Amino acid sequence: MKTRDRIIQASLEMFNEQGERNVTTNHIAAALSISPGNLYYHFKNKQQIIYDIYLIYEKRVDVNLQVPTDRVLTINDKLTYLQSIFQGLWDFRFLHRDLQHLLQNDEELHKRYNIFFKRCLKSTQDIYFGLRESGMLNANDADLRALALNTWILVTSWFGFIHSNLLIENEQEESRELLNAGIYQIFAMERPFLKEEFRGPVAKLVEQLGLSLDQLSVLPS
Amino acid sequence: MKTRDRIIQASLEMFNEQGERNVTTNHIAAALSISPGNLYYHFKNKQQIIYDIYLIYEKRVDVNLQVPTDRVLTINDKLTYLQSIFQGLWDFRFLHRDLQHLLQNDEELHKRYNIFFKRCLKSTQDIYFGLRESGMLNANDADLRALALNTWILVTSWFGFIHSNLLIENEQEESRELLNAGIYQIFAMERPFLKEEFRGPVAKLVEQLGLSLDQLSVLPS
DNA sequence: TTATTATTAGAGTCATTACTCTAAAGGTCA
DNA sequence: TGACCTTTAGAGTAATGACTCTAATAATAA
Repeated sequence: MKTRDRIIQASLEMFNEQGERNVTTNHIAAALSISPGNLYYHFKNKQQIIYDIYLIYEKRVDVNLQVPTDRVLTINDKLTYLQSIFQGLWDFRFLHRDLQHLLQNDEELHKRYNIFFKRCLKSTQDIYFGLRESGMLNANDADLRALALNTWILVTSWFGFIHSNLLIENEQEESRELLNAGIYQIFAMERPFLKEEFRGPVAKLVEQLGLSLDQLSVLPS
Repeated sequence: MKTRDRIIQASLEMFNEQGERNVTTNHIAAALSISPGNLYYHFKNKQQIIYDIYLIYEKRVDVNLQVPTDRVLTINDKLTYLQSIFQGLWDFRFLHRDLQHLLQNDEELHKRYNIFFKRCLKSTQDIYFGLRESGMLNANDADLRALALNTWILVTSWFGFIHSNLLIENEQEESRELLNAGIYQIFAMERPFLKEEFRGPVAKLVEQLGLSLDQLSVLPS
């Protein structure tokens, strides 16, 4: 693999595990056993590394959120959306963790992220409108717009919440369960809008995920 | 005012406005026109300042979230809860903004925050259970537990979301509107669980707040 | 008044960190 | 082979930031 790509990969891993604030360019170089000079030959500065990682993330989310125009949406689509989005959030979790600071220090990134956010919110709304057209949801426009925004905030805050409130020894092992718990919470928010005849099937789907947050021992019951 | 209190007050203001990461102990001392030595006479280190600020925040939230045992809950109670909680979040907004990093660097704080979180989640659940007992909500236990958790995440992430996604020139002026928009989003999440006869009054209450996020021009419509 | 304690100033230290600079090594193509 | 471009090493720098130390000054008590 090219040195440039190795730097991006190592940075992403280290940022995710330790937080961007705690990872210096010297650390990254040391982890790869290359010199700082070498790192700065490939990247103008630390911001540039973050920006490049962000671009990969953005691309991935854009792909994941595409709304099919040739067919009608199903429950399974919704699940697929959530799974791929949560997986992306996990793989790039440092981004939302430190988002405010990253945006504050990089105007270019901030502008780009704002456009991205609007695009995502639009897609999320379109998905909900699509599900309503498929006859699954019972809700007016204002309901769905508020729902889309709440979904966005919940999803992007999920791993931050997890990290702050649940003490986790081995992040990697638990990630699948925590990810599913997040999906469960989103489904719980949508449930009251589901038409009666779809509640059974959706409940079954959620059950197959195997875990609700209720089963995590840290929460009051 | 005592120097110690002035340090806390100035720190809180600066942390909120610039982010904890961007405010050094030297900055704080300079802002107060005192020497760094003086600051360190009153506080062992920067963590200590943060910890002390956190204690004030925690106390305030605990008071705000108290559930009355001598009477039944009303819609107005819910509004009052949300208003006081959001106001607290605004006044201490740096805390949730940088929470992950703060907890990572202070085990004592992390432990204390975890206990606090559980207490808050319990209170939030109790409030929802109380509203159901008052005959306003139509939901089962699992619904309300999920709702309580989603409420907590939304509320604590609200200003972070605002800060990342809405470009704001003058924070102070806009805070009231943004705060109300947050309340609107929470009500939107609860609405489907409201019994028919309460939807009118609640809608009226929400209307009196004057603003939904729909009216903020940054969002797609 | 005098002894003692609390508070403050401010120069200074030590570690960290983003980033630079120069020179060397490696690869490629005529 | 040799000229040239790309990649790399690694020492070094300048700024920053959390924190320390000493001595001076106020406040208080005896």
